[in-house]
Amino acid sequence: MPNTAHRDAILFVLASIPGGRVATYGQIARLAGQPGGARYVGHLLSALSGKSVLPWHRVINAAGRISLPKESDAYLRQKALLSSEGIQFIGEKISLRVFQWRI
DNA sequence: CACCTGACGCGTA
DNA sequence: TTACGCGCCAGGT
Repeated sequence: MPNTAHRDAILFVLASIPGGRVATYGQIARLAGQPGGARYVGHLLSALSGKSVLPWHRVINAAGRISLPKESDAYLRQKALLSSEGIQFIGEKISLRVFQWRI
């Protein structure tokens, strides 16, 4: 059962992702001290859905892709936001250079 | 309690 | 490279 501390830890890590960089759901969960909680991160993000100042768009899956339906508006918004931060796409995938950052 | 559903991850084929 | 299976976690029926 995640309490507010678990949630806050994840949101803190999310807020610490620098512009121009991205992190995966799994990385965020691990950095928040919750290995294996990748799905929980996604769950929180879907709840935030826009109305937050947090950089939700800097979160992608381990395959280097946006975890939203390719034809959805949300997908296009996220891709546009990432592009505006200088993140390069190779087709649907994001170049590996922007993965893995240090706290 | 039993199932089902997700913005997930990883090993295998 | 794509496709599955299985494990993972939280919430909703």
